[in-house]
Amino acid sequence: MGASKINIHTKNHNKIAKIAKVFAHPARVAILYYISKKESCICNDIVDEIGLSQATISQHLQVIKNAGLLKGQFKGKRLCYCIDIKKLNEFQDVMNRYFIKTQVNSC
Amino acid sequence: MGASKINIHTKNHNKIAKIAKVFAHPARVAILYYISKKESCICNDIVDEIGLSQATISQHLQVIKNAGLLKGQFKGKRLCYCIDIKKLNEFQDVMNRYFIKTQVNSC
DNA sequence: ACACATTATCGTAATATTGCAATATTATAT
DNA sequence: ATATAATATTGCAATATTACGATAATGTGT
Repeated sequence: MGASKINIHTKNHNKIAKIAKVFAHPARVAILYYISKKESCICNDIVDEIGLSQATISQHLQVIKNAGLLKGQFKGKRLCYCIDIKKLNEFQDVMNRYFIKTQVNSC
Repeated sequence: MGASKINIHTKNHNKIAKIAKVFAHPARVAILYYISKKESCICNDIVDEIGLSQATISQHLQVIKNAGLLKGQFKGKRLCYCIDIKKLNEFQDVMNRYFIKTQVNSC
């Protein structure tokens, strides 16, 4: 065994876990933060900033992108990523609803 | 190599990743939800409820406990876990602060 | 102290994630 | 069309996570 048994859990719980996974690595946390700080963002800049190889950064960007958190456009020669605020807010809502629900019967 | 390079990131970003990791597995999401629903919680009940082995549930509980989210007491013969609301709220705040910060320059 | 029930830990196997070098792809500008 | 720069993908190695059976440890009640 060893693989996650995602099929035994509810849709909502799997969704929460999926969202949390995006933020479960400091590199991705840092990348998202960096993108949010720059008006137009370029991958090579991130490589310099974060201190991981271009390949690794690109991989992390894919994870973030697959979660639907990024919109990308080419601006001149370079790729400009920006954070999809709608998706980010949705993520925040999902997490907060879970946090609030989980507060019942706490101590 | 393959191991996470946590040393190259900021303290705050590592903290966020650590918190998110707790919720990054559906079993842990489900366990926390279950504990919050029951007034007094017993591990064996969780095993029946979630559908994973006792050893696996115990492992997940350790992860949640190590994050500081659980308080445990013995009630009669059985261990009663409850969610530490203070810690949970702290986690929620950390995540929300990050969400809010990350909304700058989004699109 | 002893039996019983519950929870934790150990050992092991399978899968997933992380990271990088090398290579391929893509887009822009000339 | 070609050269150039930026980004994505591939292949591989190392580490981490997930899961479970077996066993150990812990606490309760008699």
